[in-house]
Amino acid sequence: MSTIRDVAKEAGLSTGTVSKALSAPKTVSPKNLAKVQIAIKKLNYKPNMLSQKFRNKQSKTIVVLVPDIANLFFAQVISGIEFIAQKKGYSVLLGDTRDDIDREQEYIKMVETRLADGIINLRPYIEGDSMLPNDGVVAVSAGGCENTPYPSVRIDNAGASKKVVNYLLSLGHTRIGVISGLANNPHTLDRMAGYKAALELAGIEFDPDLIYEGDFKYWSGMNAAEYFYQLEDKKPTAIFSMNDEMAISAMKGFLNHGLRIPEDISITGFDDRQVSRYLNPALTTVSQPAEKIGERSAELLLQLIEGKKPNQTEFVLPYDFVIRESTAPIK
Amino acid sequence: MSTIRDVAKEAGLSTGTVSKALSAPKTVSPKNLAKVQIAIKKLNYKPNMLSQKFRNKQSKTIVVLVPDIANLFFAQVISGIEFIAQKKGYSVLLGDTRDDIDREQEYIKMVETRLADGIINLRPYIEGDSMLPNDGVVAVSAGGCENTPYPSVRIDNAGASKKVVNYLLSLGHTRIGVISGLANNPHTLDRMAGYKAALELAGIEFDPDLIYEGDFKYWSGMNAAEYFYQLEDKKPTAIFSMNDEMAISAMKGFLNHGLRIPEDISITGFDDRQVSRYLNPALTTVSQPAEKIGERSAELLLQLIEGKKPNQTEFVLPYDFVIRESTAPIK
DNA sequence: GAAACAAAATGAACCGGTTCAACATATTAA
DNA sequence: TTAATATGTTGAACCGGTTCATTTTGTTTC
Repeated sequence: MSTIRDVAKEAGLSTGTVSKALSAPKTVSPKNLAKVQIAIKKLNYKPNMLSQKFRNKQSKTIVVLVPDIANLFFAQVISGIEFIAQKKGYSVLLGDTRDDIDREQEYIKMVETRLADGIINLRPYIEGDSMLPNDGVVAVSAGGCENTPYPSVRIDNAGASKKVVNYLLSLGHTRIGVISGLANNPHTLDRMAGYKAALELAGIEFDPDLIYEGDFKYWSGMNAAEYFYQLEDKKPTAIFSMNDEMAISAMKGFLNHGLRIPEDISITGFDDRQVSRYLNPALTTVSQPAEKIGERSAELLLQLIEGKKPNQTEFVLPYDFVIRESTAPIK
Repeated sequence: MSTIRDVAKEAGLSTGTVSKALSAPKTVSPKNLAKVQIAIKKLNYKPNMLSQKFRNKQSKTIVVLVPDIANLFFAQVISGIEFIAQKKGYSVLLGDTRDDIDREQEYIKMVETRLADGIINLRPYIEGDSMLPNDGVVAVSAGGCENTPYPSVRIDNAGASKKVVNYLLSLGHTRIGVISGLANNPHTLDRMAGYKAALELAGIEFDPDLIYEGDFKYWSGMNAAEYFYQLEDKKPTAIFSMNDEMAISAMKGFLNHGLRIPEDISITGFDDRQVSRYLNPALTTVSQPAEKIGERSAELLLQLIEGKKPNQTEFVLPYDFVIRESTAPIK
């Protein structure tokens, strides 16, 4: 494998000239530029970027910490991140932590050891259980929650939830079940706050029996449906699910018991997966601008890395509440 | 930021000793090992991995080329890749090409310029339209098709398709519509071959009117449903869709026209998305071991990178044909 | 043609690790 | 006790780019 010195020798020039021919061609005479190009072609020279990065002391790489890449919401956010990063000449290193704190630690160490210039964290901030923020590692939180103690890009989860529940209330529902995420999950907390706020505004008392704790995965929606079904006459007439996956499988669960949606029970989701509009019935849900969240957080991180002071370090992007077929007025 | 020389000075030792203390602690006397550890802690020393990689001439990084990371199948494959890579001390660089050949080129260049040691390509091989294989770039194809001219891990697409169509035939369907991917897509070709093979075996003539060309995305399933619906009495009684997304939206399309599934028309998918079992009706489909494909291809690539000769360079993994509710005997 | 200035080219030093031949010290064998 | 051997330590050289003070070459002016 040839080096810049080989090229210099072949072209009859110094390494400095060759280096400049590559990085700033205007500063080299046309005659020598041509010589360099010929030598490069002849030797099939490819600069060693590892050496370059080492010398320049910057990896031009960011790492994306994600709890589970096979979750479509995360995948879409990452798609947005990658788009911006590539455009700005950065690579993105994937850090699928699988909810393992040690793996998370590993990836954060990459920034400390110069393998990456910064980090975007898709795991929402949990006080006392987070490696970030961390002195000396630039980081931004994407798709997280309120009160994240470092730069972040997200939507107003509580506000969106309140809007959904208000809508269900406006349809006449008063017993509104909730399929939540794990109780200590920040998204659960924010969205639950919205639910409670809406109830309170309507003067309806909070009933803990109407809360089913899931984990944002499909199977827990099925379980939730079982739980609500056996409540019989105390059954809710509408369900507010904290993501689409659980809403989808809950619909299946109710359907299996012969309940019709939305005639017998209304259901709403959260996130607006691509599939949600093609369901039978199509799902009423909150549409998060996942790709936008990714793009904006990448832009923010790159600014931070390059030492520019952004005029804003907390972005709350607009969401969309889309009403489809899974909700109807109470009978 | 402190360097290994600072640590050496602080500990009163040579750089060589400090280096060994980190990479091979057993070869350093306990006394000096302790000195090194104290010095490291005192200076808060973190080795510069960029320097390390440069010196060792290996990036310990692989790049994953993916046409669209927001496609769940790809995301799952990547999840498997990441799992193995992390375990073996490799990082994975995400290369979302968005079907752009220039971006693809960019990423392949990373291997040539030492930024990565190898590449896993999730885009199926197309003759005359592929940057891989490429001399000096170790690569493996994951989830691709037959006749890939470099190491690959995949399922038997044609065989699986044949099995699906055979099943539909066994239910009495003889007019079986197809929702394909783009005509020149390798997956389309392989799966179409299976479809034709099954028809031929059953002595049924191939009817081009029963083929609708989609692009593997949701919206084209809707369009396919429209197309098949207006065929009226020449309508197929069963649909073989080349992926789940198009099958799902086609179901919605038929439902919108008042057709019942599977009573009026049977539908099958391909890939088995997580959501498919929770649909109404649940989708009959081929389950690809996406995560396994990722794991196996990562293992294969790492062997190749490390110069071991694998005893096999083409892996055809088993798939699963799962019969659910969207298929029924012909009326 | 010489002086003054600008533009281009040179090459040694540098980045921060790792490596290895040479050397120092500790252990075992005779 | 000495020689032979094993174990541990040293520090200069190296990887392949980039940088910049210095030198060389080219251009302009009088």
